[in-house]
Amino acid sequence: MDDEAHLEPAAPLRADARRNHDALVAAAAEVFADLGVDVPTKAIADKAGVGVGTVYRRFPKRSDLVVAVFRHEVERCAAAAQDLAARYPPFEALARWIDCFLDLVVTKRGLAAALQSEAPAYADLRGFFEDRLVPPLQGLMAAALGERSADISGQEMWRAIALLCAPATSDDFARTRRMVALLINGLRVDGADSPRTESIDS
Amino acid sequence: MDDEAHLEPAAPLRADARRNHDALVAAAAEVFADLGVDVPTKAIADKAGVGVGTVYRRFPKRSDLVVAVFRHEVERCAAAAQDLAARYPPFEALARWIDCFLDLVVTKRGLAAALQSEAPAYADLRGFFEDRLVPPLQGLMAAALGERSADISGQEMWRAIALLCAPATSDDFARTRRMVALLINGLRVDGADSPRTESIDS
DNA sequence: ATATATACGGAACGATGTTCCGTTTAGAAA
DNA sequence: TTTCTAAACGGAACATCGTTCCGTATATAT
Repeated sequence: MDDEAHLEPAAPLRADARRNHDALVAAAAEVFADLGVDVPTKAIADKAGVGVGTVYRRFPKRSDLVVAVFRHEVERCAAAAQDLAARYPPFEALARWIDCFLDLVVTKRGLAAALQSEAPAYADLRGFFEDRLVPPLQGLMAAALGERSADISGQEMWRAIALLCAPATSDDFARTRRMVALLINGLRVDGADSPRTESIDS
Repeated sequence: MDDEAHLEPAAPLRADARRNHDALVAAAAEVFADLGVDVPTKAIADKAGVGVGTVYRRFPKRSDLVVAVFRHEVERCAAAAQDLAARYPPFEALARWIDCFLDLVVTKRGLAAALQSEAPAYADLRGFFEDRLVPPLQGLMAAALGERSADISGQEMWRAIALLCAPATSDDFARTRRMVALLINGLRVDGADSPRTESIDS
């Protein structure tokens, strides 16, 4: 959240710092793709040709680096919602958008898992994704479900989808997709399928 | 898988070893409840009053200890399937059984997450749970869905449920339950809700 | 009582995350 | 151009944790 052209200058980086920043993002992108986002910091530092201290100075938390690497893709996914809503019937637009999210997350090794991590280093990652992706999802859900307000919020639906993706790699895209499809399916009918409130008495 | 009364003797443990084994299971049960199943080995060793070496000698993999602690509960959950199937209409029996599983997993801090771990130390944990729980689930699903064979296998359904539980603690039982309910809901209608096969063209 | 296989404890090792600090350097000022 | 200093650097140092190893202790058979 501190790169790219922004509003407040707040002290521009020195030339070497800027270089290292860029080199780190590039190196991280490569290494994340090869080894996953949970790769040792040293590997990123080596790839970028800097010391680990520099990694931590520019990107104090791992999530900062992850966000820097994937920001554009996340925002592209968020933006796709409008197009899809305009082009397809509501429910299909929703399904297609979710597919779009799956593509994003499933092709980045360890990203979906990191999204679930409670480690301090990943603390802001979920927030970043939710800020960008939940609103579009919520919009699509509202359109698809109509006034019959969802049994589940956009936030919760997002969480559920992200959870189902957690172990996913490109290999088991199909499996993940089946599980998520089941979830979407569940939206089609009015909820309240589970009437029991007492506990099991076995 | 190496405790309790078994078939082959295969060298009975020495008295002190037996004592330590039992102390470790007891200590682990306590510590797991307090700190979660991913607690440092040292904490378990200290609680049991033994050295870490002893922990690893008796329980080479963390999953061995986890299984020893939760085996009974898992088997009770597995056994509940029959009772439920006899007592309730098929779909309600399924829903209730899943609730039973949620209770089991959600009240054990970190257990659901460990179920997803790919670390060698947890390698056999998923297998243990699946061996005991997938068959009952499959039975209940078959009864509920009838000949219209599920769009999703018992194995995959179990996996999906377990994934949705991953971050769950007693606190967010309700949230987890809503997500799982949505999943169950998805079973009610014939699948194939997502007709698209081409990619998004935005 | 003795012998020995069994078991014990915890030091040692390796991997990683994160911080700290002595050294280097970009870039402004003289 | 030279000088000066804040900014930045690199990597050693520290902390944590999993796992292994081995010298010591002991249960138990003889």
